[in-house]
Amino acid sequence: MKYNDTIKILKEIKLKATPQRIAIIEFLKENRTHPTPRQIYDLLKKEYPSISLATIYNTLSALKDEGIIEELYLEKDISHIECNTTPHDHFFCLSCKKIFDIMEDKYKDDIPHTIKDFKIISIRKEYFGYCDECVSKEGEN
Amino acid sequence: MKYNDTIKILKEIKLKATPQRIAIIEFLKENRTHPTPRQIYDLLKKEYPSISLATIYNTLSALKDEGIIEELYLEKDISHIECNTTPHDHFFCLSCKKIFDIMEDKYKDDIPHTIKDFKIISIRKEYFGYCDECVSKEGEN
DNA sequence: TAGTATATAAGAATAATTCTAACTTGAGAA
DNA sequence: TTCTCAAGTTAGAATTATTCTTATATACTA
Ligand SMILES: [Mn+2]
Ligand SMILES: [Mn+2]
Ligand SMILES: [Zn+2]
Ligand SMILES: [Zn+2]
Repeated sequence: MKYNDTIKILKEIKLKATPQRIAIIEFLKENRTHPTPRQIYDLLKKEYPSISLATIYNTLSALKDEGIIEELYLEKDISHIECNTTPHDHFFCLSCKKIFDIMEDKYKDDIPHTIKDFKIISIRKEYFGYCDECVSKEGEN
Repeated sequence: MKYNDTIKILKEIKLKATPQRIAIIEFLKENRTHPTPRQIYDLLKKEYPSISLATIYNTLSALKDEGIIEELYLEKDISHIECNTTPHDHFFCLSCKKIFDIMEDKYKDDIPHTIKDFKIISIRKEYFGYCDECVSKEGEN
């Protein structure tokens, strides 16, 4: 039973283990490309033709509430799902819009707990620019 | 003529100096609270009852294209206008949703130009948590 | 001051997300 | 295993931010 751990996750957060939820979680496990809800929907629709966008949103919302996933806002009007809750940075390509994970050792130590009396819960660092592939394409012109 | 420099800005980027555009730029000059397009609209409506949201969006889009302002995406579905193009960080309060500027000296030196062959254009760092005011309110309970 | 390219306003269109309500189902109880 | 029902799903409507369309208005140049 390859879904055992997924079902365990759902049990832990007291959500019924429906085929739709299992499919969403399985998909997120295999897919670390920061997909959008719409992309998840379009892909799962092949397996579950009747799946509803509302179910995608509902499930993602529940997983987010439980801290199992996060949401990234790098572009206007588009949210990307982050399945890797280990602290890390992102590089966003302004040309192809791809999001790359940037792992840095620094997260081992220098996370401050406060700044100016503000209580810090999390930190995000985002690099914007052009990925190597887009840089070479540009060079061809 | 207090609007002289605003008109100069518009001339430089070859946009007609309409009262609406002047009002938007003057508003942004005085208001460094990262307002949303809707907030700008609601406030300018008092002075220009017939102003259109489309004009706000058009003007902001033009100013952004010229690098005069930037746009921040910290919350789902909400864009905030950044009028201060000097590099700096942000603290976003998860409770009151206010955005605070965080100025750090580090921007004087350590901005890398590349990471893993990616060409970096800009960097953003965001702190999420609870501002001092919300922390004290919470303490009252 | 007139001619014209550009800008504005109002509302329609679009797109992401959320809501609603009727139908369905997973999972515990018997 | 079957029954029961709280919880979940779906389709489509509603909402909200943003963009588009187009008729009208206006800033700027000569
Ligand atoms: Mn990531
Ligand atoms: Mn700022
Ligand atoms: Zn790219
Ligand atoms: Zn606060």
